[in-house]
Amino acid sequence: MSEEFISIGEVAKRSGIAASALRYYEEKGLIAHASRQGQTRLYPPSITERLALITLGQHAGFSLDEIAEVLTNDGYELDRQQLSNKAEEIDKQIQRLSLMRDGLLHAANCNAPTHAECPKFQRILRFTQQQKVKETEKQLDK
Amino acid sequence: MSEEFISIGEVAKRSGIAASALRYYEEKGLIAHASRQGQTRLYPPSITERLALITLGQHAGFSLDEIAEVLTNDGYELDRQQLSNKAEEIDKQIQRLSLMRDGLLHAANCNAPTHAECPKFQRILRFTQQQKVKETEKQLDK
DNA sequence: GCTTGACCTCAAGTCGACTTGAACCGCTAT
DNA sequence: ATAGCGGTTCAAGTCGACTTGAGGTCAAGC
Repeated sequence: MSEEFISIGEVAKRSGIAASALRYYEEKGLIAHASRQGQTRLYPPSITERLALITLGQHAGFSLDEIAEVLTNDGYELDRQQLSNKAEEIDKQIQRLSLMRDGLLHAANCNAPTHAECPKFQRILRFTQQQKVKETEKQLDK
Repeated sequence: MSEEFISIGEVAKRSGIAASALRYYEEKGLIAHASRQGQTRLYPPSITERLALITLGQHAGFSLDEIAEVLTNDGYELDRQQLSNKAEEIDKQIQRLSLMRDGLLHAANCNAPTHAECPKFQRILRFTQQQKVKETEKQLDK
């Protein structure tokens, strides 16, 4: 039925991830060292699932290191607690983005002569600024 | 009553943006060349509004170049058409993130023995993968 | 038998958004 | 008058996630 092993090129085609990136992932420990036939790497077709998981994480805004933390080494099981934490982080980001989107839409339609005079937009700007200042202070604390 | 001009250090403190970053923004054309007193840059306190706008854009996931496109050179007026476009982009990103969040939460709670066997999670993974492959094909087209 | 194409390794380069370092200037407080 | 602070310039360094390039191996097809 389905092939037992596929080449790195085939994995690249199926996953949409460049071969060079796959080698990089291996080096980083995100995927297991592939079995070899001579020099050539051979992958089980199921590798694509783990790769999809990695891509998922990246789209969600996590670094490869963070993804590595969440992905256990064997198979592709996950730490459930970690997952909820990450989900919460994403939720916060969604909140932020929603604010931005509303701000932009409002700015696009608001007919105050300049945004300088639109109180709603001003509120958003002030909020943004406060966040930034707080963030910076946190950095200093360390 | 309020001061006419403030130093770069004061701007940094108020905006939460490092002085070095402010000089970088000037070089990039994101903020006007500050007026000088001798060598020293002097800013009108209102600069903080433009800076908040820049920070807002960054949080929304835009590069400095993209932000520069949207921000007109004078004052801090904006191109309204551009704004709606960006708002739409953000909305798409929110959709993506929502998908991820739901996926993660589901994975955290789902009691299929491994995520390999959870059809909902599988659907999300497949979707992620297809997106990635499409993206890659687009790259090749150019 | 020779080219072609897919694979390999290892080192170096890239990009964006800054930061850091060295070397210097000018004010003011001791 | 000198130390210290905050400003200045310019070049170089950093970080993450890869990509690119040089140089080499191996099997398949003409």
